[in-house]
Amino acid sequence: MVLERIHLTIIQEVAREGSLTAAAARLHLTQPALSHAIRKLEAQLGVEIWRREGRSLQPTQAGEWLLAVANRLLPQFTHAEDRLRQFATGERGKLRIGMECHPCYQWLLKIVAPYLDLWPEVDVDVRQKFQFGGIGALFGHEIDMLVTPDPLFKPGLRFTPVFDYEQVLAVGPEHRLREAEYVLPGELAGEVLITYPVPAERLDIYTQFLLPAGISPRQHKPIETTDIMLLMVAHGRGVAALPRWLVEEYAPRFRLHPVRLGHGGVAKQIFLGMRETDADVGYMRAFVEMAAASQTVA
Amino acid sequence: MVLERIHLTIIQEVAREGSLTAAAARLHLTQPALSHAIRKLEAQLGVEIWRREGRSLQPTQAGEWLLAVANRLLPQFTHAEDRLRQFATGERGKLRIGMECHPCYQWLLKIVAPYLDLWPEVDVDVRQKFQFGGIGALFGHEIDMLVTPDPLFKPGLRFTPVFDYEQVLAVGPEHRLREAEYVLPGELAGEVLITYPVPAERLDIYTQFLLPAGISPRQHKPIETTDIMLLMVAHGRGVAALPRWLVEEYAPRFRLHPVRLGHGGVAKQIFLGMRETDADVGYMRAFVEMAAASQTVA
DNA sequence: CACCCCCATGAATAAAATTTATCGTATCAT
DNA sequence: ATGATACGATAAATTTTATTCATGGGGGTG
Repeated sequence: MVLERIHLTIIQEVAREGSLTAAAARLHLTQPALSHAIRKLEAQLGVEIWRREGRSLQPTQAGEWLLAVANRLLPQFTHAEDRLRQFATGERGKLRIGMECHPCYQWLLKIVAPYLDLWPEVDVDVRQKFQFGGIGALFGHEIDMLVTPDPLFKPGLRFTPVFDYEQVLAVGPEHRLREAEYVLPGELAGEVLITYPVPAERLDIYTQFLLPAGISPRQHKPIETTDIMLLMVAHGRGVAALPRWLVEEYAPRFRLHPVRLGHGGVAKQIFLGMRETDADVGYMRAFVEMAAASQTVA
Repeated sequence: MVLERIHLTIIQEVAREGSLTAAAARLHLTQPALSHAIRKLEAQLGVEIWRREGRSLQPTQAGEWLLAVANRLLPQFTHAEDRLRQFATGERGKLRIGMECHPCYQWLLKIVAPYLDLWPEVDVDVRQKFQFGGIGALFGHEIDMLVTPDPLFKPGLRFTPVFDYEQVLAVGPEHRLREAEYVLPGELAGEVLITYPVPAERLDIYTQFLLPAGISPRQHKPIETTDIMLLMVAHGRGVAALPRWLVEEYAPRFRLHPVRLGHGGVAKQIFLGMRETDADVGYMRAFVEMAAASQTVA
């Protein structure tokens, strides 16, 4: 029992602030308090955590590694405390939702809005970046629910399909394909393809459309935000693969045209994933049920 | 900062021992020490952790949940301490290997034996049961390396194929199929199938052979250990799907016969999985390299 | 070179955890 | 019933631990 929560806190805060003194201030402690605490830890483990170089602290390899541990474990402590206080006050909590599906954000907002009204005691937090991917974030208790098009049916996780949609090609008002019934892979060989900045193997337009046909677009432009992406498409700077409902929603404003991908189109499903141990948490069930119900309404 | 490591330790130990007094003894503390610690925590969070029923403690919902947190976080603390001490002594460590592949155990032993000689400062631990599956155990830092036939190419994980083999049907010396060149799914409809006790979707004989043909065996017997399984097969109590190399290794002792599954046979690969953050740990690299090299030798 | 900033150290002090001692109560055998 | 026993709660005493205060050393910097 040598390594304690306080040590992790100190290490994290020093990494954040850059100095013991600054970290001490943020933790409402004095500088010697931290100095003593860490030196005791170093003595007990026989490891240096920082190398004292001049007046600044350079983390050693062990220090770097311990920082990673701190970043992983500390949020779990604070979340555990929150969750325990929730037990005191009945059904109240925080639902941490992770997103692995850029355009789903619009859809998610439509679910979250009425959910917040129905569950006034539940806070919702949405996160998008995960060091170990969405699945890793679920297993690592970084998030409680995952919105993803790639479910993983593994022990310990539960995925529920909540939304079917068709992935289409969005083209601008001057585009030669704007009235086409469908588009074939070869017809994209000369196009500029705009996508979200994720690896190609996570993009359906590649995995389900271009790659099987052995086609590459003329150019590939990654864009972060949906609005800018659609703006680019509307102004003839390229084409993008997006959900049909999203293209149709933006069509009046941006003058976009959806074109089916291939003869049969590309069908997609969005899943909500959660840990099985959370299966009986009331406000989490409710979210999945609301999301699933939105399907029939929409 | 109300929830501390000691609280988790107490909760875990009380759940293990069933009483405060017994837990106190194991922790080299007195009973009032634990009593005070937990009551303070309860006061600070406003939650009851145990309901005092007579002379025994019944965990509340919050208590149950906190126990799960303890079981998840405490091993990470002890492992972090171990790992930090390793930094002090150079290349020394503990390699926690998880197995999702029953018959691989024999193969693993052949890798571990020379590895222990080459890396005398590294301890190896092998585990087989995981609440959230092998992938979850990797993400949750329960294990450092996973032996599995089902890799998952997700950000944060790295899988390396280390072993190709053919899955065959093992039959006994009196079996009608013992000299057959191959067996078709329909021919197993009247057989007793012996497998390891895992869900059918994790058994290749189902997913790659029986299910596609819509066939079910006459009976399905789960058996834990390879030796007993082979004994059952050798004595005509059923058939089992196993790696060819394993069947051939046991053949002289048990008088077993391998039969190819289908015309083309069922090809399998074993992968070693690890977290990308561990990619540059010397003794872990070395293990993967040794495992991959064993392929060419065997 | 003087000043500032930052960390280390040791002693003093404040805070905390732990023990000791004791009580109340449920359980069980007789 | 009832006494023995096991268990947890509690309060006060004590020990241990954490934190602060006061101070010193050293490396940058104007």
